[in-house]
Amino acid sequence: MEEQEYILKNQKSFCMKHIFECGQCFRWNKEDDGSYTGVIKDAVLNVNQIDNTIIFKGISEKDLKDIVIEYFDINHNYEELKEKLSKIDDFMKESIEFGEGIRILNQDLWECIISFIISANNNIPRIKKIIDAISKKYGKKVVWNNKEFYLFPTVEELSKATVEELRSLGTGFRDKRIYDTTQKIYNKEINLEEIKNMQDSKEIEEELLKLDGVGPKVANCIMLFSLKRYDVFPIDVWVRRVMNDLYIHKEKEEQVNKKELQNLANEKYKDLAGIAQQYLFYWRREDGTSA
DNA sequence: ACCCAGGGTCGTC
DNA sequence: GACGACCCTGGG
Repeated sequence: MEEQEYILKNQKSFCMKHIFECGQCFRWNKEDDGSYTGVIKDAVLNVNQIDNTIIFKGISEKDLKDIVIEYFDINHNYEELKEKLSKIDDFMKESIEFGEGIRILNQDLWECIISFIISANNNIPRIKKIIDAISKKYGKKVVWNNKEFYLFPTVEELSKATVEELRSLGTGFRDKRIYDTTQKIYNKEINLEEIKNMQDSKEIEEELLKLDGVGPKVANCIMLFSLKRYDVFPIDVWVRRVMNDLYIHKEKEEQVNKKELQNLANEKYKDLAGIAQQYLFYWRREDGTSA
């Protein structure tokens, strides 16, 4: 592991806060100097930003540049994408102005599956806490700048965990779900490499739904955040809330029909529904006044 | 002290 | 297809 640096200049659609705090990832932490440090696969990375210049420093076996370009989806033209979405309506335009620096990360499929199983009926601080605990207990330790970091465990590493051990890490009722899913992936009952090669989104979703703890919402998050399926539209409490307030106007958001919401999103946002969802989610969660 | 809600899913009716 | 239960933690 050697220390590397990579600098990106003239990066318009890139804001660390927007990217790391929009709820798509759980392993990035803000440092005192305003930069963020996180663990991605087997690399530890620190990201700092001065205007449109982004400085990446980290330790990794592989070329840091390759990791950054892939993970932050640097070759994806967000200027163009935002322009397209902004034209849909003024709400979309406003949410994009609010979260103009959001980028959808390209995360590891396996880590994403476990992370979003943990996310069920949970809140973001506790999700982060649980993932950290799992990494600390089962993942490899990496030391950088005299600080300890823990990689997210491999399938094999986590397959050694018992249900009781998982429960003791604060997972709650999700302990069995994590256990069963890990076993299914470990014994290749579900083959992640095959899933990565599948073309049809519907086929991928069907496969993911076979995993314990993976329902429609979690499956869609996994597809959006680790398989570049931008057409899916994960429906959670926040998105249901914001979509109801903007377009549907039922008295209570619980009354909003999921199918109806799904159809509305497909019609409005088409193949960019997932990215639209992320701007809306961040807008509504961060800015209490947007109701 | 008590209640509520959180990036939902599962088992049961 | 609807409905309640579910670990745990932080905030009102």
